[in-house]
Amino acid sequence: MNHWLFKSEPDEYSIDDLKAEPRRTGRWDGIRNYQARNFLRDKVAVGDGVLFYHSACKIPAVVGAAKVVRAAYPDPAQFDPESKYFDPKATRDKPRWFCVDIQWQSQFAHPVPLKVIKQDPALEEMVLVRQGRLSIQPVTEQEWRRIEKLGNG
DNA sequence: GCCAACGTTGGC
DNA sequence: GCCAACGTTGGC
Repeated sequence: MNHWLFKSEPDEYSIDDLKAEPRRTGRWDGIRNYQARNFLRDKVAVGDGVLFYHSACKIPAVVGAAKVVRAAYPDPAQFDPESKYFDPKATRDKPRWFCVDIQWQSQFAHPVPLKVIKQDPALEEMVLVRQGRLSIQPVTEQEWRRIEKLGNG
């Protein structure tokens, strides 16, 4: 089982929105960045753990955990001319963008702010710290455990 | 809202 | 096939 960190702008889709979905399960769509797409399409698997991160907000932070319940399938929004995620170059035969389904697992007692993560020597190798702008990224098991400890400790 | 990092696109 | 322009992301 692998571990991941997924970023979302809480104004767009927060962890509370995920929790409010039927069966607490939502589609992780709208990814339009190739590095993120490749992780999503090629590596993210059912059962993998997901750290839910709130970005582009007042206090960017890891706020809880989810798990992958459906592996990659073509993001329907790319075919929808009405959608802001519409991509005229994507076809049903050759979809360009993918999505997965994730299920809410837990909310941290204390969100773990980016600021705290950046100051933690145990987390200095995190992709979140090393490469800022990537909305789907791998997390090591050690990093996962450390974040959970900070969030629930 | 600025702008830096990164990847893709497309003119030549 | 080089590389400048462009799009996306996201902290500040």
